Amino acid sequence: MESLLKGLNPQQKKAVTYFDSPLLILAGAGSGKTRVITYKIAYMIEKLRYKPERILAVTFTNKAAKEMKERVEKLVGNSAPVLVSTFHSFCVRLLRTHSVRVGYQPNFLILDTDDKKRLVREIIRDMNLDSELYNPSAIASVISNIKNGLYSPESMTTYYDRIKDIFEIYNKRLKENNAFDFDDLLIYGRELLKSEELQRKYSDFFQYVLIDEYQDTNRIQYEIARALTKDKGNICVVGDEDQCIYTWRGANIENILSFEKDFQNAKIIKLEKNYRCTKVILDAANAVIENNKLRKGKKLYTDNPAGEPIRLYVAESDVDEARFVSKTVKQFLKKGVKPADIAIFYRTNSQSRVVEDALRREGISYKIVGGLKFYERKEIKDIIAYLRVVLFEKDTISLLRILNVPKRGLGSAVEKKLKEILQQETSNIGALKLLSDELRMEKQKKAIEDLIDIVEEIRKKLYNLKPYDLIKFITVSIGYEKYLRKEHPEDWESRVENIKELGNTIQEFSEREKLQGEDLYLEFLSTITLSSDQDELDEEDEKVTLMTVHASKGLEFPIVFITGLEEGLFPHIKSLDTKEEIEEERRLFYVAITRAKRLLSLSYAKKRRSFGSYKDTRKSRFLDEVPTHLIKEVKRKVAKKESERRNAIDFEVVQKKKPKLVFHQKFGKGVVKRVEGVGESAKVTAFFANYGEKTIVMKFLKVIG
DNA sequence: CATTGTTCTCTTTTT
DNA sequence: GAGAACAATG
Repeated sequence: MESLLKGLNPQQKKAVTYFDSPLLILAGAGSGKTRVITYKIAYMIEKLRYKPERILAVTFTNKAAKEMKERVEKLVGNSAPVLVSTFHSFCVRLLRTHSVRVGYQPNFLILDTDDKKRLVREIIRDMNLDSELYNPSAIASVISNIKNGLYSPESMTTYYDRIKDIFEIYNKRLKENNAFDFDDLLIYGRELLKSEELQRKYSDFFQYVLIDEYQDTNRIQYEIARALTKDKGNICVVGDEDQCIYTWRGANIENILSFEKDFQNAKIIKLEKNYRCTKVILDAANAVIENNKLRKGKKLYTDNPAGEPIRLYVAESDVDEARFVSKTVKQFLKKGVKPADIAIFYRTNSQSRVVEDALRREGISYKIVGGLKFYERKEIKDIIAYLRVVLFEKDTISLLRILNVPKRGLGSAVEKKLKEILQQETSNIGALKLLSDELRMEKQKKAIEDLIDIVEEIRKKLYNLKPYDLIKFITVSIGYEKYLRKEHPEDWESRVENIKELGNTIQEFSEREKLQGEDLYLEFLSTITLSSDQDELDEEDEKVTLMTVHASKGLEFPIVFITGLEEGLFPHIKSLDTKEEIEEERRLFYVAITRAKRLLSLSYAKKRRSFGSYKDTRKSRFLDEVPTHLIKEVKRKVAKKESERRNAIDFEVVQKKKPKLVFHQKFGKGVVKRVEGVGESAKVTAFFANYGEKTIVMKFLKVIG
């Protein structure tokens, strides 16, 4: 342990070994935060002899949780079953044991975004509301915001006069389905901890609580953390207000700004030394974030070398931009860079498509983090809906989903009838039976009876078929492949593959967790609705990574491309209204920049396809915030021969953007003659009107032209 | 009454 | 360029 501490700087060491009072670690980007957290856990186990299972570490994503767990295990050996989880999965655990206290059966169901939207759409339709105004996605997010305490239903009635009714019906429907949505997990989790008995039980149990990405916790999460450590001060939170990018989800920057007030005798330790980025990259990041007003204000520094200048490419179109990225990636790969060392970022998921096409054309293999998640694909959700109908007697959302999928001649009329029945009869199978009694057309009656048979067959086979075979059985018995061939002639094969993959995944999960039958599927379903990354299982590292900027938080890559730096895209059009929103976009850009260790490439396209048509764009205001002397512009090589033009589009660094005018405290305005090196330590020779030619380090100059 | 074909809208970020 | 609402067909 002592030797471990040797590798840390004084602040880091202090952060690891401090246990006297609640601790806030303000950890700048790349300041060795993860290292500090893992060492701190190791320190507790080895030095303070805390029981690993009584240490709770909360992270933001399941992926981060998994990584942290692995890193801790690497330090102290496999014998460290530290409880690492997200707030959401922690609450699921709590609720599995105590849900009855808040009026839910323990085998509850968790709705994902898609289920939620379907349910909302249904309610809006049932209420005969104007679907133009009452758009399900918008309403779904309003519901979320209300639940997170961002505002009350009443305050929304100016826009949506029926929102309160929708909200109430929605909650009622969840309850009837014995289901929680994501927000409910936290709300009811906190509710449980309000009971003094449980609060005491859990706060006694946990010897220490660690919370990562504290800047992105919301009020409810804060209250949960507080309940778990009440009066004991055994808490450490780690965050960086400059990286708060989830306020739209209720993340409350206040949590971090007022930590000292909330926790008595709180200690604050700042980590401001960056070990990740080159000077050039860090200079750019600092310059960008300085434009934000709402911050505590800290400035990162680094001992790393200046490194290469930031590259900028101005593309003719989104396709051209993607081609630039893929060609440049290919050049790097040729030079021996590992694919896993390269990442491509974008603001919105929809941007991935063009990039993917370009990468495929170059034969570069890639993986996408996030995006259309595996478990959100239609074919997967269809098959899972059958499983859910079997497992959750009251899951009417899934029941309605499978009613006519695949098509079995049961349309909207039957659906309506079924909904009526469901008002009385809460069990899925019961409702189906009543429905078949009511129907008069033989064909439909038969269809319902077949469906009932299938569901019951699946139930019987839950235990005696292996998971893979059960999925296969579902697929075959409902004739799903035939349905896919017909509905998706283009890509039915890959969809079939996905279903097989699902079978394999459950199979593996079953073997790993040593579960089977109902327990297995219950556990599996709640795990996948909470897991964001589909590639948890395939650890193929020989791939370039594509992801949104949001998904990149907490990660680092030697080479990073940030694409689509255009007004209305990054910053996003929906975040231009208020100063706060723009600052959040800027933090997002800051996060993106600071992921890069060695080389950063920025780009934007002069026109971009957004629906079917091209739209002209303007470059992002954020680009102007990156000091020009840190940037080198890349242009397309003009091919001389016709054959070259057709096949080999190449890109080269042609023009170096030099500062032309600088300002110095004492000398005033100066005209630049020469620049040597890059970044803060670059030497600039300039001519000053009253002082003549001087050579000055960039650090003391301000670029003004 | 269900299915098929057609027009129209919509896209931020995620547990 | 997808998915849902709407209209025409079987």
